[in-house]
This record gives sequence, C-alpha cells and structure tokens, in this order.
Amino acid sequence: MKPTATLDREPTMTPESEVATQRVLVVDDEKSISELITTSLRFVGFDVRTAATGAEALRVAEELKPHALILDVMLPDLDGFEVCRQLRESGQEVGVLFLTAKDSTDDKIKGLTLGGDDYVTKPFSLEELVARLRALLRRTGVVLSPIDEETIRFADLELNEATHEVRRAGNMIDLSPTEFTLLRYLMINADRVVSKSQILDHVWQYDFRGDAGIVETYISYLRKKVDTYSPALIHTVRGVGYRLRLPAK
Amino acid sequence: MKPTATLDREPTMTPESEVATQRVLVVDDEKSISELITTSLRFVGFDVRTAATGAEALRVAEELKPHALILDVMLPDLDGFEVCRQLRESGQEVGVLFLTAKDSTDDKIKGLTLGGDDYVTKPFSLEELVARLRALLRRTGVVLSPIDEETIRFADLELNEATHEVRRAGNMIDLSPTEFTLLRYLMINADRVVSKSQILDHVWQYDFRGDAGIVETYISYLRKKVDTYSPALIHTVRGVGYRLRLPAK
DNA sequence: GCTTAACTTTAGAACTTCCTGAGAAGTGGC
DNA sequence: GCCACTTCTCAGGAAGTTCTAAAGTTAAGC
Repeated sequence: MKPTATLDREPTMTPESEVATQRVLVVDDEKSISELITTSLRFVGFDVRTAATGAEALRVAEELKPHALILDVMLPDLDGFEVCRQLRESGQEVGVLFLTAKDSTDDKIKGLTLGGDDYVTKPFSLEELVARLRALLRRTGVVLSPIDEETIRFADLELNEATHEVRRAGNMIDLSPTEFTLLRYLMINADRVVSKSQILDHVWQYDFRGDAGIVETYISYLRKKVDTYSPALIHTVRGVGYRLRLPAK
Repeated sequence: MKPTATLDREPTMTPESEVATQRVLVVDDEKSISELITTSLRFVGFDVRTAATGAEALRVAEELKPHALILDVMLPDLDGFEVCRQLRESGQEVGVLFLTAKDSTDDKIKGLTLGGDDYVTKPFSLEELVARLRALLRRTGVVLSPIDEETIRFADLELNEATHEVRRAGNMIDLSPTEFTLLRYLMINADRVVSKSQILDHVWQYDFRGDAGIVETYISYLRKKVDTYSPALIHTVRGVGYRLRLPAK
C-alpha cells in the first residue's frame, strides 16, 4: 500500500480517554497483506498487533487479549479454525474475521455469520474489511444495534449499512456497489481531504491494477446522483484530492 | 463478489436484562459440528456449553441445568438415548433435540416428537436447527423464549412456524420446505440486505457444495408465489444481495 | 493572457450479475 | 413401481456495472 499523508478516521472521534482503544490481532503469513491491513487499521484508530503463524497468534493473543482477530484461514502451521478453537477453549471472548481465498469452499466457514464472526474473501477492499470489522465488534459487544445505528450521516446525507439505502434530504438515491463504497469512504472521512490514491487503496480491491483516473470517473458519477441537490457536498481540492464538506461559513 | 457486512439477528431483540438467558448443552463428538452449532447459538442469544461424550454430557448437565440439550445420537460411549434416559431419571426437566444421520432408520427416534422432544437429521441448515430449538423451548415451556410468537409478520405477509402456513393478504400460499426456510430467513432479516452467501450458509445444509446460483432460482420461485400480489416485497440489491422491504417512502 | 497540468464528463466496449425456463436427478407417498 | 413434487444445474438473454480512452473544461503558474 502506498503510504498516505492523511489519516482517515471517524468523523466524530471520541477522545481516547472516553473510549478504550480496541485491540485487533492480525494473523497472516503473507507480509504484504498483514502490513496492508495493519497500516489501515492503525490509521482508523485500532491498536494492532500481528502474528505470522498460528502458534504465534495464540501466544500473542494470550498476552494482548484482543477484542477481535483478523485471521487467515491458510496458515503455515495450525489452520485458522484451529487457532480460533484453541482461543475459545482457553476462555477468550473474541470476534473473528476470517480471511479466505475467493474460491475456497470450506464447510467450516458456514454459519459463522450467524455466530457473530464473519469472513471476507481475498482480494478485498480495505473499506469493506474495516466496515466488516466494525460490524463484528458492534455485534460481539453483545448489544445489537438497531438498524438506525447503522446509519452514517453527514449534513442531509444518510447512508445505511444494513439496508444499503442512501438518502439525500430524505430522497432515496440509487447507487451501484462501487459508488456506495466510495461514498461511505468519503462520509467516514467527512471534512478531511482524501487523496485519489487513498481512495483507490481503500475502495478498490487491493489487487486493482488500473490507474487513479477511475476515481475521477466515479466521483463524477457520485456527483450526478448526490450533488444534484444543493448545496454540493463533494469538493475537489485541486492537486490534493477530494473532500466532503458543507459550504464555508 | 463483494460480500456485505450485514448482521443477522432478531428483528425485535429483547434486551438481555428482561429475558433470562437460556442454557443449551450441545453434545457431539465431531468438533466441527459442535463448533458450528455453538457459535450460531451463542450469537442468537443462548448460553451454550459443549460436551464430546455421553459421560461428559451428564456431568456438565448436572452442573449447568440446561433448558435444552442438542444431542448427537451417535456418541463414542453412551448413545444419545441413554444419556437422555439417565438425565430424566435424575429428575432433570430438559427438552432434547436429537441429531441423527439422515439414513438412520432408528425407530426410537419416532415418537419423540410426542414428548416435546424433536430430532434433526444431519446435515441440517442452521436456520432449521435454530427454529426447531426455539419451537422446542416454546413447547416445553421451561422459560419463555424471547420470541414467543409463532408467527412472523412483515407487511401483509405471515409465516407461522408451528403450522408451516404462509399467508399473503390472508391468502394461503403453498411453499416447499426450502422456499419456506428461505422466506423465514428473509423475514427474520426484514429490511436488511442479506447476501447470497449468507443465505446459502443459513438456509442450505452445511455441506452443500453447489454455487450461489441456486439462491437466484429459489428467489425466483418465491417471487412467483409471494410477489404475485402487490406490492412486491422481495427486492434485489444488485451486487449485494436481497432485501425484504415495503415500497420506498 | 497563455500554457499546461489537473480535473470532469461522456461514450461505449467488456464484463458481471441476475432472472427465468427447461430438464435431469432425487425422494417420498401410495 | 409409478407419480408428483422437489431440488439442483445449466444456459440464454436482459440489465446493470466497471473501466478505458478521448474530448471538453477549469484553474494555477508564469
């Protein structure tokens, strides 16, 4: 991943003192993947540790007591499920987000979504991964959030993760999957400038090999759908990137 | 395909504090099965313990006093029936859901439904297992289940778990077992988008190895039966999944 | 004010996803 | 053992989405 200059994080970030940072353990033997995830999660405010093998994961988890694990199913020693099993056996309450190859037909994956755990197939987009991790932490926090709490708001814009509905001033807006993910990314980073390469890194799958021009195209699509209402919310910061914001006071 | 971060949960979940958590003991010597069940049940709000042998089951049951048992008939030591017998002998009031291989022609299974107990054949779908367990707890009346209604409603659609009847605007609709389970899954997740893989994981048996195309076929069947009435309730969210919803406001 | 780089928009080709119908294979009741 | 029902696969076509490329527009620097 291209290192980025700007942080992405919650628009209404609660001070550290009020909300304890959530600890996440990332377990993957491919360094490039685990680094990609680590950097992203650190930016969005998680406390991240990594492990490259199942055994290491168990050792680190013991000490770290993470709130969630991001766990590759294919590890050099124990497989992901075994790691998960041993962890639960030792009494650790931890949500697990499994990473798995797209064509993997492993039975064991099934049912996990019911169980509060979840899985993401490789290659994923960071935006998707973070959204899923958040949902998982919300869920494993025992208290289940009603649909309303799954809505991100900015000005008169609302984006609901559960229903996939997007509204501007109460009017439904129909978005394609990529448009939806892009808008969510902008909304989560409301008021901050995000660069085209940041957007590419987060919204597109990590193995996308095209150029950043696609971002311009999608911003254009989004403006046609979202900014036909006034005031316009999507602003270009020439030479830097894009920014969601209300008109200057 | 980009899987979505959708939660599955009860549409009207009652807070933990109001309803005592129900304790379930899962007894199976196949780790993958008992894990699958455990994770699923934990999430839908049960307090779950496991045992791998009949002897262990008796020991744990003594201490846990579970409201229900999910009990594999084939155990390495005592068989499931024997475990059940000894438990009842010791005076424990407990509903039992037997797990049995599909081709098992064991007579003992028959007649169990009379006593409030029930059985499910392997491989099962999680949706089915959870529904049966709830029904069992409802019947044995040990504790009121968080959802004590036997009818799930959405708009003018009604689905009755006990009678397996489905009505739209009062008119009976005849559904096959898979159609029924799929519709129930959609109704439980009313208003939320559920992805095809989520549907596959929950509605189909855990060892199903086909592709997600089958979900499209069944959605099509269901629409023909349920959405011949207007308004249509089953909506496609392209690239994401399906959603049960009333026409947009 | 001209030049140039940065951005926007559009068109359309390539691709993906979804719907449906037809039929093969399996299952259970009588 | 036949019939009805159900499950599942597959294939064609329609519709929607993604991405590239090229032409049009804007703004910043000199």
